[in-house]
Amino acid sequence: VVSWNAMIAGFTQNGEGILAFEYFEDMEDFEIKPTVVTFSSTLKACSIIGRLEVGRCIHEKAIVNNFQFKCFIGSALVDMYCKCKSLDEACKVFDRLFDRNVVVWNAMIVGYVQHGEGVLAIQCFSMMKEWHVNPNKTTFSSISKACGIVGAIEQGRHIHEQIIKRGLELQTFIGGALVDMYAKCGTLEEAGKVFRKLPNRDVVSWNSMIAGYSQHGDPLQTVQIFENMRCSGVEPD
RNA sequence: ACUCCACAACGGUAA
Repeated sequence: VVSWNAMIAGFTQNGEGILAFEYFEDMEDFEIKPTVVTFSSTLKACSIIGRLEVGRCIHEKAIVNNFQFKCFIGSALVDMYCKCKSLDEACKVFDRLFDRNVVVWNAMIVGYVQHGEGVLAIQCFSMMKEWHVNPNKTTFSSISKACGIVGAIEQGRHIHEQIIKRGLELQTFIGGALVDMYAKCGTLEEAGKVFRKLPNRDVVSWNSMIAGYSQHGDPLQTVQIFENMRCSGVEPD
């Protein structure tokens, strides 16, 4: 069963949801008893495929095996329902989980963000703190994004402080998310301040700066940033 | 039986 799991995981990690799913089906045909690991990978395959009926079907099979309350399964289920555009079902699963680790919370927060529900994402983040679950890098990058989409600049600055306290500000994903958050809020000075501190300015953070200046700033400055980007050797996409 | 090990879930840009 470990080698079957490894095959399924290998495909999902490479974005090959359908192939992964086919291995799961073959496994059933050979009557090999799936484990928790099988289901977490297969649910991820469903997230990639994005087909709700398939995801529900795997959910039911996980229940038959009594795996539905395990953390790895819970987070995979929440993520699967979010990616299959059923925020409702994701919430249902989330509410029923009594064991909610940071990944489960993150999956829910990301789900809200992906559905444009920034306010709900921020509320979820507050609840997470009440439950004394420690946020991690994923939490911070997605909650920064939530602040950006709703223009919650004060809340965003507060998150930024927490990020600094943990020494995570200069991580590519976190710093990039902060740059984008400030850029979306139109506070370009703050965006630039974080941006200039970043040790790795990748194409994403450059793009956020360009998008921010083109929406809230001067067109000439926008072009200037683009030039700077080219000079720095980062390829525009 | 129990414990441990091998395979597993979430994140930033125009969209």
